[in-house]
Amino acid sequence: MDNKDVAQILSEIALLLELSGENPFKIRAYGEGARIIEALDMPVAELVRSGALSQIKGIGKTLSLQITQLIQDGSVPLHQELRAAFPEGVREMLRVPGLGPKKVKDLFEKLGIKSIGELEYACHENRLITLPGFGPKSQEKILQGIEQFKKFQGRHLFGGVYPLASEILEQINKHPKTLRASLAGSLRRRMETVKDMDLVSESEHPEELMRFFTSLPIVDQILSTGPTKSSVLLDTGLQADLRVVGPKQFPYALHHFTGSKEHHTVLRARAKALGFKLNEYGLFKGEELIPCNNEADIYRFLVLLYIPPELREDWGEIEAAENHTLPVLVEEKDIQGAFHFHTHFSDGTPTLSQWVQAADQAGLKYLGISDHSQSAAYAGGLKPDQLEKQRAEIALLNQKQNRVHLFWGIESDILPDGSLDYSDKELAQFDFVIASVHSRFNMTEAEMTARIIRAIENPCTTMLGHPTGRLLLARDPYPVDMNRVLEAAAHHSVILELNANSHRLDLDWRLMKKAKELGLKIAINPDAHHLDGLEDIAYGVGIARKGWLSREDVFNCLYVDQVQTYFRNLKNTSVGK
DNA sequence: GCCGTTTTCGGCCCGACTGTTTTCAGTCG
Repeated sequence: MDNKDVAQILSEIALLLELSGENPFKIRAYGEGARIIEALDMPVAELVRSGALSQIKGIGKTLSLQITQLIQDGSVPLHQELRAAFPEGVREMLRVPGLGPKKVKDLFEKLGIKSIGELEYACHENRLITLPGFGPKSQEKILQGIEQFKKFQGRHLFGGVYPLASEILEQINKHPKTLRASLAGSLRRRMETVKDMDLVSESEHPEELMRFFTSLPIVDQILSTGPTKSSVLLDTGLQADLRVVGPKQFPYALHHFTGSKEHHTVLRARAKALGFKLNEYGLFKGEELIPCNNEADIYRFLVLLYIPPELREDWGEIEAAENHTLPVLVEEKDIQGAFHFHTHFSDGTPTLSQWVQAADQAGLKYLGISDHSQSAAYAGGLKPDQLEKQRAEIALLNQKQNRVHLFWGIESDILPDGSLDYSDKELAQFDFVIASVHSRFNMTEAEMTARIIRAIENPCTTMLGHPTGRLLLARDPYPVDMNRVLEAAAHHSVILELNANSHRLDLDWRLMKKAKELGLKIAINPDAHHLDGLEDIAYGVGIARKGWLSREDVFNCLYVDQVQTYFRNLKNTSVGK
C-alpha cells in the first residue's frame, strides 16, 4: 500500500463521513490527512516505521493510528464499516451537480435510492417532490445534473476548454462597460482537467454586463443569475460562471475565484491570525478595507511573496512564499525548441520541411524529429531501411537552411522485456532516443516498473516518453512505481518527458517537484502529429509551472548549441556505460 | 479530528444563489 492508496482511502473516509452527517471538522481532518499523505515526498510506510508520522502537522493521534493500521493490515475497520453503510452507487450520486451529502443521504435513507440510475427513474416518477426539502424545481435540476454527469462525467480537458474560454474572455473585454476581466478558477491555475469555466470582471454597470454574458449566442441555458454572479450552460455542455464586481474590488475577486479552495482555506486562517479578514470583497482590518491594486498586494499584506496562480494548490507554496524559497517559474518565452515530432514517415501528417517552416514561425530554434519505431506497426513504425532515408533528408535540410536545426531521433517502443526496438548499433546513429511504452499495459506494477527501468538503463535512451501512459478522462496510468522510475532516471541521466498533448500532460505535475529535487531534467514535448500540435507546448509550460519548474529544469530551454554539446557528451560517456 | 504567542477546550474561512421555506438549509466555489 503506497502513499496514493492511503490518501485515496482517507479521502473516501472523508466522503463517507459526509454522508453520515458527521462533524464537518472531523470530515475536514480526514480530507486534509489525505492531501498531506499524497503530497509527501517519501513513502508513508517509512514514517510509520520510524514513528514520526504524528509529528506531521495535520496528522494527529487518531489519523496516525489509522494510517499505521492501513500500512500494516491494508485496511481499517472505520473504512469497511462506512463502505458497508453506503453502497458504491450512493457515493457516485455525489458527483451529480446540485447534489451534496445531505440530499444524497435523504434520498438514500428516505427513498431507498441507491444509484444514479434509480435516482433518474425516481425523478421521472415524481417521487422526489414529496420529500421534505425537495420540490419540483430541485427534481428538475437533479434530472439536468444527471444528463450533465452522463455526458461528461463532470470534467473536461484543459485543452478542450481553454480556447473557447479565451474567446469568451475576449468578448467580455471588448464590451464597453468592462473595465477589466480575467479567466479564473482551475483554468487560470492550469489544471489538466476542469469542471467549468470561471470568469471575473470589473464594471460600474454589472447588470448590463451580466445581461450581455447570459445572452451570448453560445449560451444554451441560464442556470442561475443574480446582480453579481451568473452561471450558464454553454452549448458545448460546459458550465461557465461570471462574477462581476465594482471598481477596486477586482484583485480580491480575481484572487477569490482563482482558488484553489485549499489554498484559500490556509490563507484565510493566516489572514485571521494576522488580524485581517479575507473574502471576495477585500482584505479587511476590522471594517476597514486594506487597499490592494493587484493580487501581489494581497500577498504582501499577508507577509508572503506573490504566489503565481499555477502554484495555488496548498502544495507547499505558502510555506515557500513565507521563507522566500518560491521558484522562478519557467515561461513560454524561455522555450528554445522542442522534441517529439512525428512526420509522414510514420503516423504524422507534416513533412520535414513543413515542420521546419512551422517551427520557424513559432520562433523555435530546433526540433527533435522522432517517428515511431518498427514494432509500432499500427502507427507505421520505421523499418531499418527507412531510417537511412529520413537521416539523409534531415541532413540535407540542415544543410539548406539554418533557421531551425533538426535533431534526428526516434520514439522507440519499450518492448515487454524492457529492451528497445532496434539493435544498439542502429540506436547509436540517432541524435536522441525517446523510449516509450505503447503496448502490454496490463502488467503488474512490479513487471512494468522493471520493464521501464531496464529501458532507462539502456545507454542509448535519452528520454523517457509519456512516463505513465495515461489518457486524461479516458485511460488510467499503467501500474508503475514512479518513485523508482524517477530515481532510476536521475541515476542514469535520462531526461523525463512532459508530454504536452492535452490528452496526456504526462508526467503529472504532482510528481514534478520530486523530479526536480532529484535533479532530473524535464523536456516539454508536444508529441505532435499535426502542425497545430505546436500549440500544445503552451499547455506543457502551464503544467511545468504547476510542477514548480524553473527554466534550468526544462531541457528544451537550452540553446541549440547547448543541446548539441549535451548529446555529444552523452554519446561519449555512454560508450563505457 | 486537529491544534495552541488568545487556547489542553473551544474554536476551526467565507459569501452568493436557489428552492422551499415563512427564516433558512443545502450546495457551490
